Amino acid sequence: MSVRVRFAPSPTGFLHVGNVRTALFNWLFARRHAGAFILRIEDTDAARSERHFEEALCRDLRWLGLDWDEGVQVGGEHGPYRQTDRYALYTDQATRLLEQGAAYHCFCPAEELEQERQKRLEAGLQPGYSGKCRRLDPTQAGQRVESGEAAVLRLRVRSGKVGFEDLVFGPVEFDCEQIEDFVLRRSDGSPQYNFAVVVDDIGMKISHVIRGEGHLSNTPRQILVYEALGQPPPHFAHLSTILGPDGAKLSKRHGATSIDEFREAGFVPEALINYLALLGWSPEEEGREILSPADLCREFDLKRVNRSPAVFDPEKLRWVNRSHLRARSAAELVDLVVPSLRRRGWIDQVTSEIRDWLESLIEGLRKYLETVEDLAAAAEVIFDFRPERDLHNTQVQEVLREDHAVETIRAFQRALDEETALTPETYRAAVKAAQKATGARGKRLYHPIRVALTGRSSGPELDRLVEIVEGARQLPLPAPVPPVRKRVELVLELLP
RNA sequence: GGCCCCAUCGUCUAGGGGACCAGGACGCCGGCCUCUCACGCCGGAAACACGGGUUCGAAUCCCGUUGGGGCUACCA
Repeated sequence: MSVRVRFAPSPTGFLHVGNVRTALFNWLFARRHAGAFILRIEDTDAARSERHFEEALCRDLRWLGLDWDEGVQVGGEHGPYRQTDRYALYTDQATRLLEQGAAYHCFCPAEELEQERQKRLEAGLQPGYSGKCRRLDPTQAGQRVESGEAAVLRLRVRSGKVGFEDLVFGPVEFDCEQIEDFVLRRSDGSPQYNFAVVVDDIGMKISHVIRGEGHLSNTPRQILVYEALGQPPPHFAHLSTILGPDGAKLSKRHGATSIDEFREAGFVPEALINYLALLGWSPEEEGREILSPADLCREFDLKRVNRSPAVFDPEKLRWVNRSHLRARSAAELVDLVVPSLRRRGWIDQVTSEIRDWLESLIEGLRKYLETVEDLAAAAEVIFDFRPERDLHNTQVQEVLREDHAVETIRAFQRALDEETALTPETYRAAVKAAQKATGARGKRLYHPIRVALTGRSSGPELDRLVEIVEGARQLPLPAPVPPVRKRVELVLELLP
């Protein structure tokens, strides 16, 4: 039997970490078994569903590299793939169940049922539906519906047990006594979730339903629908919940959880995928943590999925991101960082000279970084030279208070005087001259020079820094990057 | 309330009767490297929720307790 899985989000918000993990495991399972990954939109909740969320969902999934073989935006032979476009299908099946007597009309008003529910709950009784309309004569019920009376369609739930073998949780069994005659179709004609899902999964020939653990208790209901429809249920695999640091289900109040936020914060898709895969799954080879999407597709196995809920750890995500960032070439990193640099107003047009220069800049900065945004922020040392602001920093002040610190900078400046463009050689010669003049060496030599060049007490290696700064001389940047001599001059002006 | 699920370092996890006084990773702490912050390298602290069984032997199997989560909707 061929593997067909689906990811079926509701377009009621942006794609978030929990959903992506579900999408990812479906996708990995499909890729691993050369099956099909289907994207279905569950938009039967008219009040909360919005089309722009659907588009954002698709965009984010694509950005992550989770491509789908059938579904919204790509089509396929088992469509339509949006539930609101499938109402005729639900009606057909509902009619069938009604005719077979597997389902019946219920005329009880929602408010009345709700009151009843509350009363039972307060009395410590089971809150289910009483089954009041269950014994109504079908012909009479039909006439009432015919005459325009509002009615929902309920499934006539059988007695006995419903069991299934969950691919993650193992054997699970429910007693039908616990399941009321639930609604299949609302009085406005729209399908209820448990019904629509089953009709769709049958229609789309889904072989494995892989979804959040929250649906574990819905599964027996759905199996009952399969039975009523005379279809064999698919395999089920439920995935544990992702929690926030406080142990509650991960949500917005825990900070960034939506994919677009992570993208903007400078995370790369392969890192997000990698980290999320490790949340609840582990590769067979112990200790391997950095895995490419291709590795994951090759190795993913539902048997190795953990049952217990996992806490989302942004710190570890950052570490994973750094590892993947390192694997990207400088040229790729340029593409990633350019938007951030633009946003900061540091660059504008990217000519081929600027590209080359950015590559060298990134080489100098890359090992500091966990995210693309960090990379952009680190470039501040180059683009945003403001000694009048930075010299007040305590650590910088400490450097300047050292004996001969200012003298060293002066000597360094004098050694630069006659030069036009600084090369690595002339730079080193200037450093040497400063050393000779004041006798400072090591820390006491390089720290003041660093301050003179950046206004700061920390940053990239000085050799590289000089090369980057001097390399910017002729570039058409929105604001000029002051060359070494200019920097030293400005710093000295501010010193006593 | 009823039903279902879960429980190994702070966090993600390995483990599924003897290989475990529990291994790896993130984070944390210390050291080395070094002009600085990082990176890198080396080292360290840190866990089987609790109580009963079963067994020669339990992190591992069973029962209970506690704690967390889910379902019990004309939400998905």
